[in-house]
Amino acid sequence: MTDTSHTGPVRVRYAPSPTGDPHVGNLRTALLNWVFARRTGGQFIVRIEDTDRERMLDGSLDRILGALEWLGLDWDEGPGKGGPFEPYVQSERKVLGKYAEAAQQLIENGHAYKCTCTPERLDQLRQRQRAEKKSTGYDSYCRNKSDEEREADRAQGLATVVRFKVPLEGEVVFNDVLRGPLTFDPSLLQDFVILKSDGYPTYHLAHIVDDHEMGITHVLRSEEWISSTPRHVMMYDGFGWEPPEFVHLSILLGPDRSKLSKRHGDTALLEFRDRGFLPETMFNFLSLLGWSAADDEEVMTREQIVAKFSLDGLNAAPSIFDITKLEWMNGVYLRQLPVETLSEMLLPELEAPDGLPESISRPIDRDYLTQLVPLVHERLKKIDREELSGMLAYFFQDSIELVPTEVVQKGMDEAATASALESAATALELAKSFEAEPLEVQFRALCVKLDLKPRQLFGALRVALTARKVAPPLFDTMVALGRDRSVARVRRAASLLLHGQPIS
RNA sequence: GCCCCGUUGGUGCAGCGGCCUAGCACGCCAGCCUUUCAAGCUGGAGAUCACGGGUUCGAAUCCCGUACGGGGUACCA
Repeated sequence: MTDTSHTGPVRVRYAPSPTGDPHVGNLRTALLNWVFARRTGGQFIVRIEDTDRERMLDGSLDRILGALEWLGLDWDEGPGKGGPFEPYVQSERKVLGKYAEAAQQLIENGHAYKCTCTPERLDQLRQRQRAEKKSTGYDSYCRNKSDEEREADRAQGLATVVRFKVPLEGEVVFNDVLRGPLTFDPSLLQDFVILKSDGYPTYHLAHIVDDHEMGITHVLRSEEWISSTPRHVMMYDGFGWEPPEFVHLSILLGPDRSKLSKRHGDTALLEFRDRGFLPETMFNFLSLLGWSAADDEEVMTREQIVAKFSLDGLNAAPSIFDITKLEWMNGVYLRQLPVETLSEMLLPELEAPDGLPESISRPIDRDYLTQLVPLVHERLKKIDREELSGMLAYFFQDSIELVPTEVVQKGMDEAATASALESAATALELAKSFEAEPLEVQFRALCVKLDLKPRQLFGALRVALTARKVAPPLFDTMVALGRDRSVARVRRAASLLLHGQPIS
């Protein structure tokens, strides 16, 4: 059994590339690293791996850091924070010569060599290998060049990369904390590039140099890295460094069981924020993908997750990102929010141009909103402007548009409904105490008097008051609407049924 | 093609050789509550633990093979 019971302080890192929007799979990796660091009292480091200059995307870095902050994953060292191993951005570390020096060191101790093969040649090589159904990969053409040949290359000023010299025989073994010992045959690997012709290191070189220098103890990264880990292990050997512990996390899959990607719709973490999911939800939910607490609890605070975290709880099988459960969990967190907090959150959403209808003037009344929030609180799954607007607009509007047929309830006709509504309007006008409970008592009595079922009277009233078949509890709605508007709406509905149009 | 990882109800997980007539959560269905919808409560359906061989007194749990899924195979990370 693999030892997974690390409790001493660890140094772990999240090392994103600023090549796009940070997506949920990515952040889940970050989150697990963070939790592990917090659990052990260690450090969580953020390092930016911007060595692929071609794929860099403007704004990506900001969004990555923004996503970390939104989730509450604070870093102990990294961009904007500094630390003993500054800088934490690889392009800046490159300027310092760190990677070129490391590559040079490997050349000097015989573990790497310069290669001048052109991309065209490599392309042709690959095509030929494919045509012959052989496995593709570099043929080590430059590996055994003589000193004279190398000198000639240099004199010509050919574009040069540095390749790692993969041992021709033996085997590479490393221990994966989750999966146990993994064995690879190096002869199947090719002499891979560690320093590109533009002077930037590849991921392989850069992350090893940095992980080593920064004292990283555990590498928690996604499963897709398993196949390149033997390269990394060989490099640690080449440098004579001790490799860290490897923990290859399962990847996230879409509902179609392929690797979760943009094709599956919204996968960018910040889109979940924009769609009304709470950071608490995302944190909790993401932590549960591929990990579980020993006690089977699922709804947990950040602190509880940290307290319960153990590498033992990690699952090596890939998990599918299930939005239905996410929505359920968001509802749980939404319901836990104090009314005032939720109200503050809802305010800007409702005031947004695509929130409440334009006809409703802004700003909306804060206190009134706070009064309304309890009516919709437990019905929310996420903070969705359209949904919210539908649930709340009629509280802010002077008049609502009724569909007469919706007012008429089962077992009633238009005339009966209109007359019942008239009685109700009068009752509302005369009600001594305009509060939910007394109103309910009074209206139940009215049902008896009119020989109607509560379902019938209340249903008609609900539509009359809100223009919706589904709405919050009726008498709370009346109270929130106030006596005048309630009476007016009920009267108007009655009139509409009777005359086909309201008499104003 | 080759290499590697994985496989427990629709989904997320538990299970670490006997406590498993496989447990929990989401979802689904039904009932209760009830003025609608939610929420809540109660109950239910749903898994021959991918399949086939072994090992063992005993296997979802260990080993091998097959199938399926996924990942990798770049001067991308």
